Amino acid sequence: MITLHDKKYTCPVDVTLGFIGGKWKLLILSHLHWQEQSSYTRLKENLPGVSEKMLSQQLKELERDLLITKQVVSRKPYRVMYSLSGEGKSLAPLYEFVSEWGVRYLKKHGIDYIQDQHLYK
Amino acid sequence: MITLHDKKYTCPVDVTLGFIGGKWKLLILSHLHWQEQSSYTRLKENLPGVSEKMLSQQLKELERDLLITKQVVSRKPYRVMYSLSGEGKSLAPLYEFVSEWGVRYLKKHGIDYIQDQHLYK
DNA sequence: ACGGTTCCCTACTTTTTGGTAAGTTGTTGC
DNA sequence: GCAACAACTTACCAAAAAGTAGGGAACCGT
Repeated sequence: MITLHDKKYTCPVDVTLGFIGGKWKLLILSHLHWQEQSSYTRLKENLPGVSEKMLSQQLKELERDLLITKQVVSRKPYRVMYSLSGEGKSLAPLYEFVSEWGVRYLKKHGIDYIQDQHLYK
Repeated sequence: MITLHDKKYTCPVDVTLGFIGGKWKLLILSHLHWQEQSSYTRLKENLPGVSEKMLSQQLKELERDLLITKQVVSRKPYRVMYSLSGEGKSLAPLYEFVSEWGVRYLKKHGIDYIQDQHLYK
């Protein structure tokens, strides 16, 4: 058993899941992977179904865990940009693989995702 | 929006998450990845903290989703073996990557997982 | 015949997660 | 001055996921 930040993990896989688990995190991260950077509103528009509560909550956790970076672009009109940090980018193979696996699965089942979707590359 | 088996997905990443999401699935799958095959009891022993309810529930779903295979090894004394199916094996890079990322994270934070853990290679 | 083991299932409760809806601050544009 | 927009926060509620605790069938060894 591994103890980290007061939580218990059974193995390295479990540790990683602690960072990217949850309904929206991998979605947010891979969005930022394809888009490089994104504002709060853009993120919201590109993650169909996410509520603002969930979005800001998950963004806060991802920032706390150092997977993403939030930069305040301007203060007078308060504008913000989210992007992957170095740590977040180190998960890039995962975003790619998970996405490609999904695409392959859909193809195998005769669904052409390109026609239906509207965000990922 | 992608519809598959009466559920809605926003993108390919979401589709993949539909199969491997949840607290125990990736743990079960990667266990089977390292161990090749495992009995119910062995699985239980090697996933610290899993309840029998969760274990059999998740195994059932993984089998339904064709990621694992259950073979009845003997009937007189009822014995069973779980292993990855072809589909399950196609996720192998993911098990490897997620595990290695966890190991790297732990090392970076000065935790030597080999001493603490008891299952993954 | 009895305890132990394997391989589960089920009802119930708790915890966690997620959703709704509204409010807030500070802008810009008209 | 007022609506609109960006970037949130908060309180409250519902749903989903997970945990607890027990049962149960079939076998095996002694």
